[in-house]
Amino acid sequence: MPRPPARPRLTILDVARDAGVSKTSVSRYFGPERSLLSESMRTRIEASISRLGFYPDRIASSLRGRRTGLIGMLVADMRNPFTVAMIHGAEQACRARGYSLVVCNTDSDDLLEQRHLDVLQGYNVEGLVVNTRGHSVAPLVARFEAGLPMVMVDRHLPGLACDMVGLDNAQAMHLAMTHLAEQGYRKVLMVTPPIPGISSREERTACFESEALLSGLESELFEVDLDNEPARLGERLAGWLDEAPACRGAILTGNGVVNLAVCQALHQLMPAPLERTGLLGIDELEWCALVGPGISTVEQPVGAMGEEAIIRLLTRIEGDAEAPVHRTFEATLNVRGSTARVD
Amino acid sequence: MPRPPARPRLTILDVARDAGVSKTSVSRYFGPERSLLSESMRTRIEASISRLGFYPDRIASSLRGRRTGLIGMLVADMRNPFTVAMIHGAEQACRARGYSLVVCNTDSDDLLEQRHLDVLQGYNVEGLVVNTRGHSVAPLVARFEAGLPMVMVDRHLPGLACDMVGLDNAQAMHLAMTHLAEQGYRKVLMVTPPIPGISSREERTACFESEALLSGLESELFEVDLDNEPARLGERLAGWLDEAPACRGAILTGNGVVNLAVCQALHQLMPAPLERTGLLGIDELEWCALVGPGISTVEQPVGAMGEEAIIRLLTRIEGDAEAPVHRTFEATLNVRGSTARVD
DNA sequence: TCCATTATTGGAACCGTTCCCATTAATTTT
DNA sequence: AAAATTAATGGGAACGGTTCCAATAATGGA
Repeated sequence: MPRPPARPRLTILDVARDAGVSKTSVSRYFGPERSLLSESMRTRIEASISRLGFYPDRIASSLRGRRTGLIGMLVADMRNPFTVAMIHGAEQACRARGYSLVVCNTDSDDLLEQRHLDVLQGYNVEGLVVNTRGHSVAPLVARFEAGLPMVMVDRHLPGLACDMVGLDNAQAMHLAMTHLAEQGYRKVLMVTPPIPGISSREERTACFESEALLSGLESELFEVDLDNEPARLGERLAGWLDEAPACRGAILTGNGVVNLAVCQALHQLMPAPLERTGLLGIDELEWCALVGPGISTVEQPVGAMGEEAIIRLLTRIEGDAEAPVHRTFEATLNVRGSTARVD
Repeated sequence: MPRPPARPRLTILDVARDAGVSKTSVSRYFGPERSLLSESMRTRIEASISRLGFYPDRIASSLRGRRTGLIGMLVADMRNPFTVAMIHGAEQACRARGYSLVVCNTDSDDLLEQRHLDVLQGYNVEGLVVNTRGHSVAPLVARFEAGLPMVMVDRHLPGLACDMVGLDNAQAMHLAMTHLAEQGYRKVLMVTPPIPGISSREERTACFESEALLSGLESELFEVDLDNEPARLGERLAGWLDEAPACRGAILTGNGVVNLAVCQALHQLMPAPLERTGLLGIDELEWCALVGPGISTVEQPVGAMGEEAIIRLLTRIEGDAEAPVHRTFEATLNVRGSTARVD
């Protein structure tokens, strides 16, 4: 970053001079000590401020004042609609409370995550919302233990003993599997992104197995890394389309991204794949109702989760030092044609 | 924002003492004067930094140093996939050049836009990417004329004489309309979000009319405000589904958001609406291939546009004072079943 | 009327860095 | 060998605010 722009800045001192008061008084005009100012002083300062068009420099004020009003958010994949909705909820919650949200997208890259973390630290964020791969937790843990308040969303990272906001995965999977059983399906193929290290996926797949047992469903787990071996999904699904009708099979997708990938792969294999297999997606996406007979989904209250993450975080920032809280939200079911009754 | 957290910060002075050098030298260790340091000094400082776990305070450094490394982005609707892709492109471009992007979502609210603008100013962003409704341009113009570099994306705002990055709307509409004509359609209904004040929509609708004339297509424009009168769309489309087959009609949607709304409305009206009307959407969305026979789209190179916006902006920040540049990108056509040949 | 409070106001140090300038050591030039 | 550069380094002001504390004015009680 080369050459500086050299734009002269209007300072609190300019306002003070213009209003004929001390800079302390102008400082008080903003900030919590405002009530100390007399009526006349307040109007004088007010007038100068609007005449000059002054606005305070939050960066300078945070130096001595210690508060930046900045919340950092580290997300693994900004193009995931789930993440976007989460960001949106978090941003609204921040704004309503006078904070600003700085979002950093790691694109699931550990090195990038580290760099972003440094950047956010450098800007003295007051807290951090974390939603990453958790491949390299050590730097996060270090920051957390050094006193930086954090909240994890969707998943918790091993060794990071902070608050967490996520889905009640057991309830969600129960909802999904009982629905499939009720509709007459006999076998379920769960397609999930790579599981290791991501707690929400671990929980979902674990519950998948146990719920299958409870509901008397045959189960099969298919873990696929869409980034590195995109072809495998199509291959597996080609086989599945053959076996599914015979065994009354349904596919359960582990999140919105896989759900899309599965839809695309199925679509590529044959014209109307959902006549041969059931499909139930985790995460509600705006287009799910439009595809084929409509895709049934298990929906997370994402916006509310983003907001709750911020609420938790701000509570910590204000100094609450209770034991870490894990707050889960309930999923709801959207029944559509892709899980029509079979027999 | 109440009580401060009172976490003691490690400063450049601590490092200096630990390494037995002056704080100036430590300061030089980061920053452009690094080459002045001798080899031995560099290693000594390096050692202290990693021993103490020090990282510099960018906020403090921006105070005297004038550079925050922050770029602000003001967007109207963060949940619009077009916007998300744009943000993603911009963020990557920023990161690659050592800047950080702070995104503010206005939810198309003028008051909120004003507040966000104040916030961004307060953080001393070095430049601003603007993609808003343009309902209240005055504050933006004021900031721009006060010397804050800006770049508009997708649309240009009246009175704001800054760079602009957007789609070549004439080319895009030409592509769309000639395709529809070639496929045998006779009448096109263009559905667009509210036009006034948004240049890209004005251009698209104007070109729509002129291209219709050129291609010998009958044209009709339908402007709908989805937020405030969501029912009107369904009503109009119900009528359209009746007339379309007779007049070989196709719908052209003005952007991705309307495209979704149109799909939803059509879907609600009858099982296979795309057998009765053609449909061509502006903006490529990941699900377009999956709905019905596949929805044809006119695609914008969104990521590239976001990146270009940042490149333009940084050029201005470095001091380039040329006349404002308008840079447009070419659209491409994705042909799918929704614009199959009719006769 | 005098002293103790209370309500306002201002002065100056401080926050963590950068940057200007002075200083010292090393190297060249004459 | 003395003078002039050049290369490294450090000291302290400055950046634009906040905050502690002292100072002054106004109020109230005895």
